[in-house]
Amino acid sequence: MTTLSTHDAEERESTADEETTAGEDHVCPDCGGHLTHDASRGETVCADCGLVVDENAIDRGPEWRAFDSAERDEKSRVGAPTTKLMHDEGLSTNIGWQNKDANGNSLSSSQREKMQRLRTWNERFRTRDHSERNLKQALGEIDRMGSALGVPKSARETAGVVYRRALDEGLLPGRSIEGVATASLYAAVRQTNLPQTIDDMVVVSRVDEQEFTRAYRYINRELSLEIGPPDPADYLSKFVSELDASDELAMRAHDLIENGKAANVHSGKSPVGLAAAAIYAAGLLVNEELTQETISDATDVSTVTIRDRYRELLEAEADRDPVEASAAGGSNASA
DNA sequence: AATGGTATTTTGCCTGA
DNA sequence: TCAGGCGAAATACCATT
Repeated sequence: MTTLSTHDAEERESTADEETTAGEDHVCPDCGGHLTHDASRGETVCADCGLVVDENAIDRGPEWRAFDSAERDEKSRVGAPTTKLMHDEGLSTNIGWQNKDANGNSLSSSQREKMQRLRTWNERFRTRDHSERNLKQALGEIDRMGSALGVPKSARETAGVVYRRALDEGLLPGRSIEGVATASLYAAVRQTNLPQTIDDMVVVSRVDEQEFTRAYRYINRELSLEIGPPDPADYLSKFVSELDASDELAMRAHDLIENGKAANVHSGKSPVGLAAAAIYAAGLLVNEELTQETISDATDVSTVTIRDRYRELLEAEADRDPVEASAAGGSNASA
């Protein structure tokens, strides 16, 4: 056990070293370019494409202490953001309690012995409360992903609450911890109207989009979170800053979206696409030359979709508000 | 060079066996 | 749980300004 603790110390040192030199194997998730760390701004940005990967680099620490009280568990360093130690899915593995293999056949005596040893360890984990460990790993993941995406701490805590509810309601069995953790974070992001998209989540999550969206829909329904589809306006500020557009354009785009929503042009359509189209349309209105392709690159929406949506937006605008006033009073008679 | 339009393929969601 | 229908979006390609 002494060897273990020295190992621990070494790990700690190397981790601290990496933090000061800003970066392990960091590669830009967008373009694959090299990442540089700006300590004064606390940002990790891609030198090639300018993508901000991590805006608050200092808060790599575990946040899950707010959720459980067992101090001894802190020493176990479970769920800490030093994720390379946990890249295997070992922690989500469970040992069955029957002496059967996956096909239901009985095990040989030597295998039974092996399983007994494993159960001994499993028992130790269990006495430390299985679900606490589950929770801790999930919260560590939520925090890791959240900080990589620049999600504020308050929203990350909301995500933790969502996850804990899912755990309490027994929604976990049959689902991966990672998937539900990602789903919880996304639910919190949606609930607080933050601009992170599903695509953003997939970049930092270890589960694929299908698994995570499935888990998201499931917990959304089962927990009655009643989170509707994203509001296109949520994405505006993010895209506007990415495109270096003016505040005036942002306001026009917002107006267009509000008008569009009133005219119901957004039902069943991609909110991201609508936001992209609103920016393009607003660019025309305020004479800022933003090409469809530029916006397409920044928003991951095709130019075709931008065309279709912005046309609908302008039609709705013409129908409803022929006067070019930015009147907020949107009382209207539909059709 | 950018936009507008169209045909085709891909993709995800829903529904019904 | 799965296949298939369906609409939206992407992709490819061409026309227009």
